[in-house]
Amino acid sequence: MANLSDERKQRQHKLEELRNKGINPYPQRYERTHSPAELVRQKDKLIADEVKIKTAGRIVTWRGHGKTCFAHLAGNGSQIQIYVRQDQLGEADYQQFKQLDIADFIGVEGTLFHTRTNELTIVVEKFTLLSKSLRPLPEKWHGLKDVETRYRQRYLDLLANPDVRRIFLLRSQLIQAMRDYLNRQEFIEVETPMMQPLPGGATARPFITHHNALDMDLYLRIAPELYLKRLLVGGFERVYEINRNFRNEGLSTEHNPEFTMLEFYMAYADYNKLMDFTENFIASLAQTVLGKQQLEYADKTIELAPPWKRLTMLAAIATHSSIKEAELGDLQQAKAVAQGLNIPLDKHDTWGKIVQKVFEHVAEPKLFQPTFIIDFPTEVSPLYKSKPDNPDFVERFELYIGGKEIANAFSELNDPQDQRRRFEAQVAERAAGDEEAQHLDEDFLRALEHGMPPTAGEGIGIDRLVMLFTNSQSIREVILFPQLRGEK
RNA sequence: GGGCCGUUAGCUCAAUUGGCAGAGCAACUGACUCUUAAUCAGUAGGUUGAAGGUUCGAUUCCUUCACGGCUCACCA
Repeated sequence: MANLSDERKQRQHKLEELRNKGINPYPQRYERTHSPAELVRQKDKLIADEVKIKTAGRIVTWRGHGKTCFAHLAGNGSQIQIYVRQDQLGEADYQQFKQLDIADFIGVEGTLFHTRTNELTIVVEKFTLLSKSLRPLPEKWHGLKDVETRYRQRYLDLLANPDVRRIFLLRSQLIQAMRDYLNRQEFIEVETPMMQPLPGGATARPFITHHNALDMDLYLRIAPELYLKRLLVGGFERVYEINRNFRNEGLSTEHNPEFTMLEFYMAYADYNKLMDFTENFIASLAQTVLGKQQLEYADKTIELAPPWKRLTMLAAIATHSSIKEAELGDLQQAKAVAQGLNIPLDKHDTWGKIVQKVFEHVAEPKLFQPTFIIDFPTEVSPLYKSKPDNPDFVERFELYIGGKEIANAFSELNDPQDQRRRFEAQVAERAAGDEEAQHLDEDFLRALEHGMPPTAGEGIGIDRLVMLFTNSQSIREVILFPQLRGEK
């Protein structure tokens, strides 16, 4: 990547010449009177009053005509044309100006006018080099398309592709809208450990690191869940955290090893209340960020206006396949169904796990319109409350939009004795060979024994939500620096 | 990890059946005082991802490797 192109040598030579002339190619600061965007917004008054303005930006286009030159300065997503004339600058300064390159940053002073073709333009009276660039920008017309370069050198992608810039602006606005919405509902934002002595709150393989001074292994968190619940014990009734989780799993168009999750907890609520909350929340986010409650995704329209469909997991299987609920009555039956669908099973798969696999195989990809899948097998949900009328299922929903799992929520288990039994079952599964079974967290049990109010909790995958909101088909398009294999 | 596809100038892309590796933009030199994909004339730019192999001759065919994309498995 770091090959010395001729152009780079030429620019380095120019840099030496500037230094030899006593010109600092990287000065400290430049006082602008206006950004390029402000010039556009305030142009009428600035032209009428013939205001002397100072602005700055990166040179992105260049059209020389002998003793005059047009160029565009870009900054923060806006551009302004500049018009440089030898009779304005004087011959020496004009010759100096002609030594500039596309990609250099300059500051300019002058006044605004409209060209013959009615483009807002600065007549430059003075210019100042603010930062010399040693490498060329991607080509102006075709832009930067190479996916690998786009991800590895995202700064070039952001400069060359306006749509990419828009995705990350929208991502920022979406997260801001989330905070605004939750704060209005009297949630408080908290931060809990990213490095945990036990990786809890989800089933996934963790990253392991080591603290030297404490001489102890720590895990990058796979979820903040168990810490947020401790805060419910501590008296906060509504908390949320927006932050990274880390899972040591495979990569795909929907999975990055580090990903951003909104996780929030609401005391005195159950999962039914959270479904109402969630459909209003996400529809409101769309209204705020996109100005409408419909998403265009993968050439289809997703309707976000509530209410959304609610289906039990078994009903979803029955709806999207020819498998009847009765055919999944026990472990043997479920195994037979899964084998009939060529779904690979592990030896230690429980009935609940198999039902979940069948669901993911036959129903999940078809859940394009927003759908809450409710009532998960207790065996795959060790941290959540059982249904009062059927202990085989827990009060849990997963939200599917556009065929993707977007959210996961529960009525949280707050019975410390039940929680201890569930942890012990997980420990037994781990002993039986399931690496992803959860650890017994004695400190968390102690907290529960102090008493946690009835609480509902939910996690929303922000990257996937941004994918939906920006019609992106890969999670790498919504993460600024997605994980890639090391460059050689 | 498996399968399929890709990697050619700074960028975007060509290259016939295996027969001299090209174009546009960017760059360099020159001309040009309202251009905007400026224009005109000229110049330079390549270990065709890497290493092997087949062949008189390989961007092209074969093998291995690297990186990327899609997909399957695992997961959210």
